[in-house]
Amino acid sequence: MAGLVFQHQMDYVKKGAWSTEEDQKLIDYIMQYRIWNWSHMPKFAGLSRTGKSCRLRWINYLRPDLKKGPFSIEEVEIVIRMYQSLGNRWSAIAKELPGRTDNEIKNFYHTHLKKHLGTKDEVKPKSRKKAKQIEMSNQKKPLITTCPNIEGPNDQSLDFTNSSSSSYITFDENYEILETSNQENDVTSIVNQVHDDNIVILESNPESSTSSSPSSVDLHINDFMDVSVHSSNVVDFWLDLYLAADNLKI
DNA sequence: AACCGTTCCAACCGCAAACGG
DNA sequence: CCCGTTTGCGGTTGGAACGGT
Repeated sequence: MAGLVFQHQMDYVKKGAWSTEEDQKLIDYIMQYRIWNWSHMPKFAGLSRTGKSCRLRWINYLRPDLKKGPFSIEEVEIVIRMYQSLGNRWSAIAKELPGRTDNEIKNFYHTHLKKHLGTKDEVKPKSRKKAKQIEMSNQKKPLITTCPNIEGPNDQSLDFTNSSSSSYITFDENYEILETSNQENDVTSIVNQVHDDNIVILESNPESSTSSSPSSVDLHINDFMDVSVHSSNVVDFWLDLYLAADNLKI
């Protein structure tokens, strides 16, 4: 009896993917009787599901006001902007995006943005065991990423455009500066040295930066990919980076 | 065609907050 | 205030789909 879990002695709950029949039962029931109690409603609707499963299915997939399809540029911008200010408060971010669910935004972040945005996750320890796990995970190597003109919590500000040579900078997860360099570095060797897919190396390129576009920077992704990014603030920068990366499928 | 690794997302789980008697 | 129940949240995972060899 795969996928069935006995809840009490007599009844069982189905788990796993929802069938179209189950979807229709849930839709029909809610359309007729509205949502009154998630935990009691499944048996009245003829569903062998937990209330929790029904709620999730409705909120994340069946609700008629859900927006389907890929995120628009405006939506991506909001996600990035909100994530910069709120961190992993997905439900709060979802409130700014009508028709999108917290789960959808969370998935979108993990699949499309995480490697570029780094992490701002605020993990709240729920137990001593959990706190210990967090402590251990924090001992891992720091996030390394770079961004032009970024202002971190300590008002550290970077300006790549005034540099006369290739530059890079590494941050930890709190945007504390770990290391800077203005030398002509072999960027590839830095990437290989750290073995971290999340690395983004930014290099200023004075030749390509004109006076009318002072915040233009060239993004060196690897030996085969270079992208120009023209952004004056961090949100626009990450948005441009997301779009560039998406185009290049990195 | 078969296999294998990767990506993506629907759905799960545990926990905490909110609710109500 | 207490305590049991319900709802909501965020992290995690199973597996389908896809791409490469």
